[in-house]
Amino acid sequence: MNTFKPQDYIPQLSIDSVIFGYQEKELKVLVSQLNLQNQAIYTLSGGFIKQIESIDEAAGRILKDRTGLENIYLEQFKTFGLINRTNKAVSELLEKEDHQQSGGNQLKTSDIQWISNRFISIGYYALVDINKVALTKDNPQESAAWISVDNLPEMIMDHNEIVSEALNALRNNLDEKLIGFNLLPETFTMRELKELYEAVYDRPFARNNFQKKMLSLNVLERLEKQFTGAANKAPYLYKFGKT
Amino acid sequence: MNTFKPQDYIPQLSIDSVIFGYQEKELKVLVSQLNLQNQAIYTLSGGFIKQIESIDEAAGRILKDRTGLENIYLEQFKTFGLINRTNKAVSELLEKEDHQQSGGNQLKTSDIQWISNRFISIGYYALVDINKVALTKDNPQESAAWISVDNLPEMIMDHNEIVSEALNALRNNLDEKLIGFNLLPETFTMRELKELYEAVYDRPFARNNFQKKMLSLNVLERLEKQFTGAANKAPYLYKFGKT
DNA sequence: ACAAAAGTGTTATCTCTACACCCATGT
DNA sequence: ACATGGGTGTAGAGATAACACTTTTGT
Repeated sequence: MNTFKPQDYIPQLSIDSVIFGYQEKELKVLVSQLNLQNQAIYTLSGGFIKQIESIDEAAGRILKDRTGLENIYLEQFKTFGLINRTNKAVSELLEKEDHQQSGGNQLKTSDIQWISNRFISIGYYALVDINKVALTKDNPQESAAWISVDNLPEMIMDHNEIVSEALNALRNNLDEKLIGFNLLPETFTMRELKELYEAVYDRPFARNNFQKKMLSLNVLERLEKQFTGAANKAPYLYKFGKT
Repeated sequence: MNTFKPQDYIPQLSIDSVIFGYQEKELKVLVSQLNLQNQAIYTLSGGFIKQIESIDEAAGRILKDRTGLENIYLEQFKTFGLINRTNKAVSELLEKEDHQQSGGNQLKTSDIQWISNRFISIGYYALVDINKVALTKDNPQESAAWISVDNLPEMIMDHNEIVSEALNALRNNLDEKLIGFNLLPETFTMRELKELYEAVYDRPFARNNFQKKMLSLNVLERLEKQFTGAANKAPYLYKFGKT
């Protein structure tokens, strides 16, 4: 039996999610690497929509598949539908690869055909705490890695453009809705929050004014101080969600 | 031959456009009315996506079909994909109607089936100069009318929600991008522009401050005065696009 | 002369930015 | 004592909002 058929999945429609994480003062994206015919193919986290789920549910399911996480901040930002949006290049490599392999690892011809269709793709972006993601590697040909948003490899189709549109949407939403905290651990210092903003907007913020602005939002709860052992005043820890 | 088949159109995917116009100090939406079995069915302007066109092209084509206009401001704002997004209620009425009719007017069974599927719909909104639209009525069962955005009838499926999301998107874009002028004739007075903004945001604007803000944008060309014959100072006419 | 609506100016308020200063901490 | 980074205060610039006044037009 083939995996993808119109009874189960909506044809020609996919979801591509830009999964953002924050680490070492850099905004990162979860990028999948597929090794086919000695070529490295880079893609975003994508999937298809089941007939018995909404598109938001599909995006959540795909996110859980890749990261193990549930109840994550996820937002639809744009749908991509250029006329020549096909995976032909990849599906041809898959086909070659299949011929060389044997046994249960083979993909079904119908699945390869499914993939080679023109696809319209709904773009979502997710904000995750990078420390909570355990990257699993259940397929030797496939792996995933966190890559800095300004150092991304060339990805398939329009995936690079999808990232840049996602980043646009993120920048527009970060200060309106209060979503930046999804990229940080439970507790964080004001400096960490500021550095996150600097990574997202790719520009510096004044230390004191940033603090004033954030505190004026009335959504941060100030906790105890964090003694790091460094030779300076200990910063307060903060937590999202004022009591 | 049936009209809609997967070779020609992408299945289970549609476009619904909220066509905005401005008239008599009110923001209006073009609503189609379909009379079936003595019931009035209200819908937005929708259609399907051909295999050989992009989604933006499809939205433009649908808009031209309904209004006769080309090169119109059109923006994708959200994709709607709830699990139970079907037209079953309408397709059943269509079926009944079909049985009673005869001759070339009949719809094909396969087309009715096509419509009764679950659909995911890409939402666009368009801004048009209402005076340039000539509403054609080529089908006696179908007509279209401009209806005030806060007086809309109950429409099929989630079309009312689509309008409210479109209005949200419009409000977010009106002052950032300079798109309000698409709703007005070539030339207009400052008062008319202000009343347009008041209709969109549903709140009053201070006359003098509004004028200052608009002029500071440096996108309005001031033309000759407009003598209306009224017993007051004649207002300047303006035109979008500073020389 | 008057009413109605247009055009413009002035001041107060709020917000954002830059500069400055002091404080806690470990060496 | 000192360097380092954290917390906060204040003054200036710029944007926004509120109030006020003058001008044009037809009756």
